[in-house]
Amino acid sequence: MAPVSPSGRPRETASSTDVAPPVRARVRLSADERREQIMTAAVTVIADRGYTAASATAIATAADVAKGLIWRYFDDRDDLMYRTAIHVAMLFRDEVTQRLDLDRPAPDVIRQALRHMASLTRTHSDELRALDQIANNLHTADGDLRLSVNDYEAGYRLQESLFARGIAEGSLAEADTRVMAVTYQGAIDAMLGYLRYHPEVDPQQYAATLAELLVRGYGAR
Amino acid sequence: MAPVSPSGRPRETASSTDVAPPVRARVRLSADERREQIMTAAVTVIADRGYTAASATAIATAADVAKGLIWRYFDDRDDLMYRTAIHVAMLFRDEVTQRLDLDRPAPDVIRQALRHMASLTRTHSDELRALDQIANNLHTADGDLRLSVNDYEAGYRLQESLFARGIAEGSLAEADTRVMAVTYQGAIDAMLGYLRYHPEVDPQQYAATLAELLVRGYGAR
Amino acid sequence: MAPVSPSGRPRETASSTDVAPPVRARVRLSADERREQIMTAAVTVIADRGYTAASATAIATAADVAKGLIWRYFDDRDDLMYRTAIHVAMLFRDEVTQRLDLDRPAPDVIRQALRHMASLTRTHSDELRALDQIANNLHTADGDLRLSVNDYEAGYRLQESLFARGIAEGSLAEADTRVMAVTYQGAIDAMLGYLRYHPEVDPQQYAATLAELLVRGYGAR
Amino acid sequence: MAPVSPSGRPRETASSTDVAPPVRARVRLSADERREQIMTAAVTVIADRGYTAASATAIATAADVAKGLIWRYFDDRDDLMYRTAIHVAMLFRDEVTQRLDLDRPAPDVIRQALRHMASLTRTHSDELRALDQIANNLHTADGDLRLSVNDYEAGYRLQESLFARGIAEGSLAEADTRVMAVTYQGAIDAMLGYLRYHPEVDPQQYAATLAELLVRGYGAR
DNA sequence: CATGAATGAGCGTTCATTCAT
DNA sequence: AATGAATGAACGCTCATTCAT
Repeated sequence: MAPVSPSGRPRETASSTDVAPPVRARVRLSADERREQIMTAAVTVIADRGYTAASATAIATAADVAKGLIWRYFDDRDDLMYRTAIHVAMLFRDEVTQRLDLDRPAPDVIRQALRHMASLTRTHSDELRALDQIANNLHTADGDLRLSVNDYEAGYRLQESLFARGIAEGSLAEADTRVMAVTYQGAIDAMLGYLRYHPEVDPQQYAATLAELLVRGYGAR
Repeated sequence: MAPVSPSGRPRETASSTDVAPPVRARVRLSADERREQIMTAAVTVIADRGYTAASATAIATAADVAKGLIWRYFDDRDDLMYRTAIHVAMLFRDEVTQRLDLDRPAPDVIRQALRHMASLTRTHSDELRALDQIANNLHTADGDLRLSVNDYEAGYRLQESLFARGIAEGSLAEADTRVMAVTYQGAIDAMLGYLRYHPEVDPQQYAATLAELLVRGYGAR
Repeated sequence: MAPVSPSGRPRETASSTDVAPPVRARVRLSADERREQIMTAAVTVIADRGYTAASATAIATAADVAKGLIWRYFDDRDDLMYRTAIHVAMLFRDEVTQRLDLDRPAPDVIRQALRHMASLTRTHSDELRALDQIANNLHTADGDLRLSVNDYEAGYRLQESLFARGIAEGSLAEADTRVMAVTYQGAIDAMLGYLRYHPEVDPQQYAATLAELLVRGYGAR
Repeated sequence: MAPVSPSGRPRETASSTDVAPPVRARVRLSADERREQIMTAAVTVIADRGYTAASATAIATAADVAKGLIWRYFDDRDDLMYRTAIHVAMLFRDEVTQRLDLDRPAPDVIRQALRHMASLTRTHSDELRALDQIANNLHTADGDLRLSVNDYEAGYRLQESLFARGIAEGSLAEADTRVMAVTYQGAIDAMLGYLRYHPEVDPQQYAATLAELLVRGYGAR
């Protein structure tokens, strides 16, 4: 746990010396468009300044939207965070799934998937960080994390079944697919964190090295 | 990132005897005992309800101590969090280090270490979660995480050098020790999270399975 | 120093209708009106209970406004105090300056000015005391008084130059204008304090007596 | 009012990085000695850091005395402040009275008194500032200043009667002795504040100039 | 529907005061 | 009598949420 995680980023640190609220357009958007607009701003703010600092005010400002509008489209701050996480998780699932050739042998699919995940650190780093932040900070009233396995594991669940197929087709050694899947996830998380923290490292190379480590560990033949 | 993390536990969901605790015992403890008491309460509250919800009020209440006492023993909330993390990290290092027979071949040491880490989920689950939370949430003024690699990776750094030795002695295959170490850490994090979330799973069995997966992936002979 | 200063006034010694103000009107005002409202409340509270006791809570309560509103219109408590002082000082400058006929001989101007200052104790006693309190209590971070000579002496500085003119035109005797000015200021402060503390005394009569004392001391011919 | 008062002073700004409470002697003193010790420390702390910053903790530390001891010898912080002010005021009365030759004509006594007061700014500046601070900040529960005229005007009351004598003996012109006394006090306060703020000015010279200004104003012959 | 001023609960922190030693 | 650890009320301030416009 507490795995050597990444840190903040400068970007527009914005000295927050608000000069003037220079009139706003008062555009009318559809509910979905508004929600998307706000969630996108949320991702940016969370990625930039972290979960705690992502106040409703900051998000509304980033979205260039009146503060009160948030409560028209989301029940409360937690709801906004939850929906944003789901939104990002689904986006990732689509992103990765669509680029995968699931007809290849399991080890090859694993290699492909890791490559795609690694490239996400360069194309969707905000989304990755935001998702990480929300998952680690959004709690239910009784203290449990709200985004547990059940919620977005589904997004990557296909890999789990992948291991079963690999074993069945003989391309992977017999083993507890649960442990395989959890370790797979953990290796990816560690990679993402490491790559974020080390921009000088080549993601593709890391992914390739990790892929060989894993498929060998999975007993690929 | 956002590694499908575990969630909290019920424990004492705050019974609703909230009428009035009008007096308190006024016990006098040594500075070290008080600090320990407060840090222990901090661990509990953080583990139960997360970093953000672990307000000074909540921690003082959990410690059954006047709120103001916290500032007699800690500079501020951040100091309390930092010291608590260090406290737990040192405890872990002692715990794990002392039980390791570093003279055995690298693969055996890995197997031992994983077994010990796994058992921590049953003996020190609060400490694990608290350390994770603090490491992921305690920032310096300029936005960086305060507990970075440097601070507590040291506790597990011996494993990193372990890979180098394993390669040198021929018990592990040649590979990027950085990737090996990051993946090792990620696999452990994932295991800890999973075990915390699945109390029905046998930690020793999980650890054994994971150990074989990893040492095979590391090219053990 | 510590000049036998006046004391407070009864006014509304807080009636004990302190059960519950469960709702509030929620009026919307312009920024300037709100600031004015809050500063006015600040003046009242400071005059009544002193600088230290003029907590944000007390001021908000006196203004019949939510506590948090203060920080929408002022950076912090110090900013509120500073702006309130400036506000009052400018009000006084306008008040006094506009009524002065500066073309008259210096002794006559002094007589006029003292009369006007004396009448302020009856028309603006709260403002006088509040300004006094703020000037004596508002410090910068390094411990200096924030409202020093420079800030509001300017309001009365015209009197200083007045002495020089008086000497030049021969209506006042040659003397150290610094001592004259400091004494003038001190005499006024003492008068204001005395009149505040002695409502039965006629301000105009006191002012007339003092004026003769001073102009004679200044060597008026 | 708000008489452009002096500001703080550096002296031992003390970074307050408390290293260690290196044991204390646990000496037993008489009640009066203890009270004196604490009040002396109070004067120093108030003069150095101002009334508000003169916390009980700071005073106890400066007195090298346990915090709790304060409440054995004073009812509460206000009582300590009040007694300290009285203590200083009486000290001043003795100081000034004893050096005065009251048999001289009134104008001469005034000249002498001013000279003595002015020299106090160099010999007792801490006491002057502390007295000023307490007088301006110590309030009763209902908001009035606790140290009003009655409390320490007595210390200087002899000057008041002095004016009457001067008028009787023909050395001063007939006038309202009340106004004369108040102005006298105000002129002294202003002088003290000015001298404190301007260490480069020669107190004796200032006092001499002021004395001539005043005795002329009082109609001295 | 959109805006942002207003609200109030809660937080971190300080400090006068109490009291076990 | 003296000490200083422990208490708890109050403070300045932030921010999610409401609601008049």
